[in-house]
Amino acid sequence: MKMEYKTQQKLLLLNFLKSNNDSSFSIEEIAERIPVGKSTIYRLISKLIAENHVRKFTKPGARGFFYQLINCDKCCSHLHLKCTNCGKIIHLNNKTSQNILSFIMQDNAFSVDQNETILMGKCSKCNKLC
Amino acid sequence: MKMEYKTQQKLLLLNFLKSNNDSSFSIEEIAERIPVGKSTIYRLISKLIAENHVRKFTKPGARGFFYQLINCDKCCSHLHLKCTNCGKIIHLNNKTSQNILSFIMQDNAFSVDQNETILMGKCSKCNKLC
DNA sequence: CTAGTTGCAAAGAGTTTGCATGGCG
DNA sequence: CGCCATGCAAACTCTTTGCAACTAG
Repeated sequence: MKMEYKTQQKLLLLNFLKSNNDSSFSIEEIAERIPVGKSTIYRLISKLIAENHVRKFTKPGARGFFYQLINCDKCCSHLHLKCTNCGKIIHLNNKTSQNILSFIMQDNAFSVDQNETILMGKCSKCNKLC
Repeated sequence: MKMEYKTQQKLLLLNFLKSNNDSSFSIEEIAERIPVGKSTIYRLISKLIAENHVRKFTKPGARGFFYQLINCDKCCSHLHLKCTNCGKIIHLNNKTSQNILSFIMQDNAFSVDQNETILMGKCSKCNKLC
């Protein structure tokens, strides 16, 4: 059986993600900000994704993937909106989220995973501009 | 100003995507099925994405991206659900979709783009199995 | 004929892996 | 001390680009 070690690199990565849990980063960007090798970051992030602590997604226009800590205490109970223009992430309120989920469950017996789902569109500001 | 040519390769790609608009493919898979060079497929697909005729997305677990024709006549008016387990895409009915969109618009003045959005979760079959 | 398009091969970018070294317990 | 984790470099995969040949109009 395997034994997990508590390493400096794990702590650095988690602290960085926690103190920036409102933003997302590419591997490149993480590597620039903490003194941890890229391959290690890839390996640690993979685990965090598997454990559902980190969300992996793409930004339209940008290459590669971006990663963001899932703040389960706060964010497990609602859906997220993302502006395709400015990138802003908006937290939908819990009640509306639950309504949407139950609609979909009733219509299709489909259970939406709130951590995996991001609704794409335009925020109020960008709507006015475009 | 630029003049667009009607080429054999464009027709091949569009015909292929149209006759398989219920499925998604990687560039690799497309190249295996039609006699068009990969770089050409990349270039044509990029245009189709920019023109909003093709949707680009990732499959959890798989590498790279997948592409699928947006059937605007049929699919502009509703949201899509995707099972993270079996990959099945479910078309939410129009009325429920519009309800969800107006909820979100009321709460946050956020206009969801139905072509860009896919709600992730588990379909009824996979829900029972897992 | 002219200008846009194609396909190849090479270059780039992002990600994974093998292996020797180093650190946790 | 033993085993897991790290970092480097090499290997891989996916995507983009330069360029000569080709083709639609």
